[in-house]
Amino acid sequence: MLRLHNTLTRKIETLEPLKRSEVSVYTCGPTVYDYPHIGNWFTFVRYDLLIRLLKHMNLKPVWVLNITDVGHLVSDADEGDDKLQVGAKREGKTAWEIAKYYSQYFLDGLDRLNISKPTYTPKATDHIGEQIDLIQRLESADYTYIIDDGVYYDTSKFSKYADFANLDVDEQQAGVRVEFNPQKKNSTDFALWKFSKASEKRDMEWESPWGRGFPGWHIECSAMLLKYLGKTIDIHCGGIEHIPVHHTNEIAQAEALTGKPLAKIWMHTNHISIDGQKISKSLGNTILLEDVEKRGFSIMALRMLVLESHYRTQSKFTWENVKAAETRLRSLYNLAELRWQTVSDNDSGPINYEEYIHLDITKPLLDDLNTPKVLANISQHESLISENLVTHKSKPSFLKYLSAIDDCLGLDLMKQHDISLEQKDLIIKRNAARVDNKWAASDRLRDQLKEEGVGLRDTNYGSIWYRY
RNA sequence: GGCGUCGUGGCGGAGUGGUUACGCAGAGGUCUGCAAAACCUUUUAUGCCAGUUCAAUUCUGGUCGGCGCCUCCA
Repeated sequence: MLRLHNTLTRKIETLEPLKRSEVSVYTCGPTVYDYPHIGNWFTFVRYDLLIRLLKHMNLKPVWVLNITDVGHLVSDADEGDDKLQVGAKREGKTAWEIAKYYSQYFLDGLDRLNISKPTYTPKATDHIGEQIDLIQRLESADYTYIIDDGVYYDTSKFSKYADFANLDVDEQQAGVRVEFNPQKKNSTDFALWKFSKASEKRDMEWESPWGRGFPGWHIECSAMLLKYLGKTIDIHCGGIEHIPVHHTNEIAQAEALTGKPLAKIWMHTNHISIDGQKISKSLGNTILLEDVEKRGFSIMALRMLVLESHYRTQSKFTWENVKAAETRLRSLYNLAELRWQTVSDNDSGPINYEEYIHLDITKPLLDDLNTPKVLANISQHESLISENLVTHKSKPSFLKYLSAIDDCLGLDLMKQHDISLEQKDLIIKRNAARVDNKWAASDRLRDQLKEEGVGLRDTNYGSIWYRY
């Protein structure tokens, strides 16, 4: 069974799904006001690894990945330009246009990285009614108060507020760097509904029982989670930075109303760093998918790079290691291409692929998603498998092995096609030339294949081709 | 100030109380008509100081240092 680190208990725990064959998963999605950088993508690939593993275990994940398309405040200070508005201003468009464009870009990006399709990708703006309803229920239960700029959640009314993140609320207050609205009762209180200023007309604003305005950031996740997955879910995922604020607030909102645990397991992914610093726009070190391609690397190499570190460690991004990942990926593609070159379609080799699938892939993944270990295991057996394929007959089992890797890691090893009949013919002609010691003709044919992206290595068992 | 996390060889990055992680890069070599991203070998790795132990990179304490969060952030 799957064991995962649970932030709730700070321990590795066994997943025990609430339903027999279904696992509910909520992952905090992007705010769609700009292009996601590779750090953002790392996180979504990691969510995908969890989803893929659940499927591999024959469980049915019900996965909600929300799209935050409501602008939220750039800062908690009163000056409330929101991120969507900032994006809109920058590009001379409306907040709605910005949200639409970057939502689509994000969804396309999921495909480019071969990330599984979530069961639901609800947008915050499509659930304003549900959010208002939740706030009303919190209001009825006496968890809210109203000040000049909005409706706030009174965190002092939720006794377990500090538990999840082990917060020392008083000490936190001492170190804060921003100006709070002085009307707030507690420093940790947060907005459920923000009022539009009477003087301004926002691109995104709605009528509510408390007046014209827009929802706070945290309430959207609670509203969509409750709507699509219910009061208690199996796994709630998010970036590590959400522990003290966003997820703490989600728990406060939902559990205050339901009286039940919001999630059984909280899984948090760590960040990647560049040159020892986090990735952020203000530091000017963001890298986009397009930048990866501009440097001549494939998007799948980036996916490989994600797999090379554990989701809970703060890993380091370097171009040198994107190259290393690309090389490693290529080597696996070459291995996969041997499926077109096996001696026979029968199964009689000495390798127990079922065992490899279990020990090399499934087992380390079930142990808190240890992808580096999986890659190490695969690499360790690569030479043996490679040699076995050209000397023995084990194609059906080998195909199962490749499928297992693709299912769990999403590297698309099975995507490449066989080489063409013409190319195969060139290989036959070259070998005929070699038999006749016609080395010039032989090399000419090899060069021709090379131009078409096909390399050759001559072995005792014949010429093996591989793609560049 | 509070909370958290990490410190492994040129780079990245796992596991482990006593035996090779793994990948990339570098070096040497083998096979080959020549080649090959093929094969083999290889380079003072576990921040520092104590403690526990027959034995610690792995446990405990301390210390130094990095990073993250506490403000929107994956």
